[in-house]
Amino acid sequence: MEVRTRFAPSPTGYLHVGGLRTALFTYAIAKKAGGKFILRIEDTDQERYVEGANEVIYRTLRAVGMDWDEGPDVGGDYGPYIQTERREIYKEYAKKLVELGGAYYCFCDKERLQELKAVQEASGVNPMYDRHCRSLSPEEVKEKLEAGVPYVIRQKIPLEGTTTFHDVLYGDITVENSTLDDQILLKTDGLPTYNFANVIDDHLMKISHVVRGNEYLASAPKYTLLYKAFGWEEPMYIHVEHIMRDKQHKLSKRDGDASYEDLINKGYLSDAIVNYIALLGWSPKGEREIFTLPEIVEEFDISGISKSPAIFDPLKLRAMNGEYIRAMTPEEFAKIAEPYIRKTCKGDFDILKIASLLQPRTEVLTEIPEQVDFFDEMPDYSLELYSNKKMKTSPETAKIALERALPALENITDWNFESLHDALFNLIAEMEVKNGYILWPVRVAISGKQFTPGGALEIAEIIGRDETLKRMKKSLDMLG
RNA sequence: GGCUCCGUGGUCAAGCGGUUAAGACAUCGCCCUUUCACGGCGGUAACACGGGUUCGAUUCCCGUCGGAGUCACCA
Repeated sequence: MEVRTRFAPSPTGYLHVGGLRTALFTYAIAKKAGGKFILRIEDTDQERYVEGANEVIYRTLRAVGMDWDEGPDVGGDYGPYIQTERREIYKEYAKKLVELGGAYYCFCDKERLQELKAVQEASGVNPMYDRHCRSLSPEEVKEKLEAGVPYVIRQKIPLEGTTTFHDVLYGDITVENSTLDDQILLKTDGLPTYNFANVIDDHLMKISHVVRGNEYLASAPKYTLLYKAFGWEEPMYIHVEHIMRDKQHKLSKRDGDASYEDLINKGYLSDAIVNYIALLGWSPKGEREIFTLPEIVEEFDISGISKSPAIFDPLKLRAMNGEYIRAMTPEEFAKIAEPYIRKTCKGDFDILKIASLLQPRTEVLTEIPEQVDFFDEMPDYSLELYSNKKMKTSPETAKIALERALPALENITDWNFESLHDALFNLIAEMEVKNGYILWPVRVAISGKQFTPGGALEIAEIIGRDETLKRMKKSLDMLG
């Protein structure tokens, strides 16, 4: 049988990393087996409709490279792939289910339901529908229907016995039918609830593996009952645990790094994000942990999916992002770094050179602007920067060093790294001092910063002869 | 609270009855070094607890504790 999996997000306006990870596992399972990956939009909740939300989903999935074989915008043999466009299908199957004895019409209004719930909660019972309409005679139903009384269709759960379903990760899970609610399948507005739509769609779309969040584990038995009532074969279930912010809280929108786009805005690379979340709740066979999407697919195995929640660790993502950055060619990196460099560095500098200094020191792109903010103009700085215990330098020794370094640099005619290196290292040899004795003060004198990407030579090369000498003189003035 | 699930270092995690209990991030130390990084080497650090089963439990079973999910005309 062909493997067909589906990612079925509801359009909320952004794609949560948990959802993205579910999509990733779903995609990997299909592609590993040479099957089809289907995108379906679950928009049956009209109140939550968000303008442009579908596009966010398309955009994100395409950005990470998870192309779908069937879906709203690409079509397919089992469409439509947007649930609100399938309303007639659900209605038809809901009626069929009533005929099959697996569901019934319910005319209870929301007021009655609310009261019922209040009473049940007050008496400490689990709130459940009291099956008020379950025993309505066909005549009564017909009468109300003809009178135009609003209705819903509810699932008729067996009163006794147990229901067992199988999850690839969790094995068999059995529950007492008495704990299951006669849930609503078709709402008053004629649209199905998720609980109904997912079953109908997964069956009609011939989905072989259902991958979804753990929040559906508790209602899975009810879906099993639905499949049974229709006489349909169930798909394989794979329920995946949540991604957490900490031990007790799910990663939520509030955290500011819960969605793919948040992460991109924070300076993370798409590939690194995908790689990282793949490893959150899934582990490959070997010890490698850097994988491109196709490599994840190749390595993917359902047995590697974890059954317990995973805490999202921004630090680990950072580290992995840094690894991706370092793995890029200098040209690639310069290209993505340039916009960030340009935020604080407008001058006419060799961007490729600056980028090459940045590349081994950058973990997230957003930390670039702060690193290069001294190229255009030297910041004010404290003379204390000249004091360095390890270098054995102080403002006093810096003055001596700079007084000697200045003429050495002034003598350079062809200003480049080599000539700079020769000039300063000859001086060091001549003075019989440690490298840092000269190099540290020079770096401070021309950068005004405690930490810089690159040392004295690299910076001097980039800012050029005039600017270097100008800054040296200014710093010498400061040192009195 | 009922039901269901989960429980290996700070974090992600390997492990599927016998291991010196991997690896990565973080952390600490050393080396490299003109700062910071990068890179290299090394250290600290874990089987929640209590009963079984077994010659032997991190691994299997039960209980306790801890955590999560769910109990909507949301998905």
